[in-house]
Amino acid sequence: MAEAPSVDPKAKTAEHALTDVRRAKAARLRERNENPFANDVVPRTLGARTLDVAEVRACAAVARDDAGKYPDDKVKAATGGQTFHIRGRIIAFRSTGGLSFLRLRDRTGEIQLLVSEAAMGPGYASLEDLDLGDIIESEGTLASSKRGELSIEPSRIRMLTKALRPPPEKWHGLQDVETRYRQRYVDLVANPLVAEVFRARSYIVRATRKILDDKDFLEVETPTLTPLVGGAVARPFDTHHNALDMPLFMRIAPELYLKRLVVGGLERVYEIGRCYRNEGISTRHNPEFTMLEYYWSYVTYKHLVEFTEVMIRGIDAELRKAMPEAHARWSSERPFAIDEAFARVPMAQAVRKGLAATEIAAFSDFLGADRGFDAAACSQVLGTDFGEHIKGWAKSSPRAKAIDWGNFRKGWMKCDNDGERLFAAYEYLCEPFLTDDYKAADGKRSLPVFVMDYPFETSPLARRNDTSPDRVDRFELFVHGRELCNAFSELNDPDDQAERFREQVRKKAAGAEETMDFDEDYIRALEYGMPPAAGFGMGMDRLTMMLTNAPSIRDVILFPLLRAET
RNA sequence: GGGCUGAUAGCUCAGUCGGUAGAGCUGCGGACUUUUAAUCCGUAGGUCGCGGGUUCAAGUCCCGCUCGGCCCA
Repeated sequence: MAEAPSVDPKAKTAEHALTDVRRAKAARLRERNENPFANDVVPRTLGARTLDVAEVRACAAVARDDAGKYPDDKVKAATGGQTFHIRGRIIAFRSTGGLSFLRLRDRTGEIQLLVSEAAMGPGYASLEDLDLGDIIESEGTLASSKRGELSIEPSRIRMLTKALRPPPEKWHGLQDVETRYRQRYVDLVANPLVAEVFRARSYIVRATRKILDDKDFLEVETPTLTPLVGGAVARPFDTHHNALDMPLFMRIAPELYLKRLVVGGLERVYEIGRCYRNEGISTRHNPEFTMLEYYWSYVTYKHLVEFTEVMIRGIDAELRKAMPEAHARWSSERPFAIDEAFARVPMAQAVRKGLAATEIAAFSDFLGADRGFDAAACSQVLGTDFGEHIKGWAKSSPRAKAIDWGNFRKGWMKCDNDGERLFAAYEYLCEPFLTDDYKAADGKRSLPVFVMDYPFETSPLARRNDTSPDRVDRFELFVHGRELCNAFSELNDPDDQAERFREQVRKKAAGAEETMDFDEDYIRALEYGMPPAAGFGMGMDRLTMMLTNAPSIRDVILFPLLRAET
């Protein structure tokens, strides 16, 4: 037997002491002519079937009794002594002397190795060089432990990759949030529920593709490096191309390129891709995020309202199919309902409702009158500066008290027109209360709500409503108070679009940071004729958050942006 | 940018009124052929985030900074 690894604990930090022990074990393997970082893996060893853990379990499924145990005689009868070969990471290691229990994990599951001196012979001694976290391969027959746990009884174990660092604490896993984000590789190993969310994310994206592909959409890829800023209202990242000596922006949205493709006759296109916005970081915002946008010719936003419900339910159904157990857990905890028809409310009506809910007496005459409620009416009822009224208004009701009047007024005063004012009123009077105001049939869960018919001033790429030209045919979907989708019938009149761009440029000149550039080429494209179409955008990160109950966007982005490690 | 809050062993966490730095897991040595966070005995492991200050004495009190988290903008 080799000597114990010698480590001088005084010479190095405790961290080094831990890795040095493992390096010493790797060295002993090398002395035995074994490679602690083996590369000669083969899909099958002599006489053994190489299987994933889930496949091995499937082979023994008939031996499983009602209590989930595997009687040893039944396991042996089911597998006839055939040899299985598996690979995975050691995630638990218990030894009782001549018998050791290892737990191995691969991407499909976990299985116990029941390692006995009897079956392993002299090779049993080499268990000394195995540590938690090592990646090994093993072959042996299927058996059952005394407690009825399905196990592989190995005749051979071989190191494939020596782990020089130990895994985090076995019971609590890795808890430190900062380390979890910075060292996601450890997080994924130590916290299986984290890995589960990212598996869900993959299924969600896959389901989204499937639903659009089935509708004969074409998946395309458009530039993420762009000479102009467009497609959304946000601050971009600046960059530069050296060879062309050309300033560039990271795209904030793929919209204008996708619509060029609609001009080009592709008619139904979508892209699932990274977008970049140079803005704050929060539980709902990461500077880079993944957006789905699709454009559908010969339909209007009204069609997309219907399709959005179908799509979200369809994605959720695919997720349930792929991960039934996790899905049951997530869906039972959801504070919102997606199984019944979503609410629909025009923005102006939402504001009218929001004002009514404040129970502010000054609005009662106005709200009682049987008249429409458009952007101009909204301005009229609130006046130009309601600062002096705030104190009184806030006392009217609990709802009125909950309104952020100070910031509402600040935003209100900055508005240039009635449309922007309507939007501001919506933002402060309605949006924070959507979760309370729209409830599912059970009266508990919130109901997703489509807020429809936005003021045209806040939507520079959307088509005006034919009967109310101060509105655009647009909706946003809010699920439990969080914005998930944004969609509208596309503006395809090049002259109207050019005027909207000019307005954006005027705003930029006046100091606004979040504006679009005038995109001459896009206007030229529209001049060739874009069919009537409706377009849709959805944050895939937020969709994943919603379906997996993740409280922060960092829980659904593998490597969220953090400050440099010091 | 503002408010609140956190950083102590590789990991998870204690640390009282300011008075010698603690536990569990991991590691190492030993016992053990049916474990399930195995158990038992022994043992090692610390720039208490960084920098100042107060004090006879600071993980603890004060100030500044760094990196996080939550909320707000």
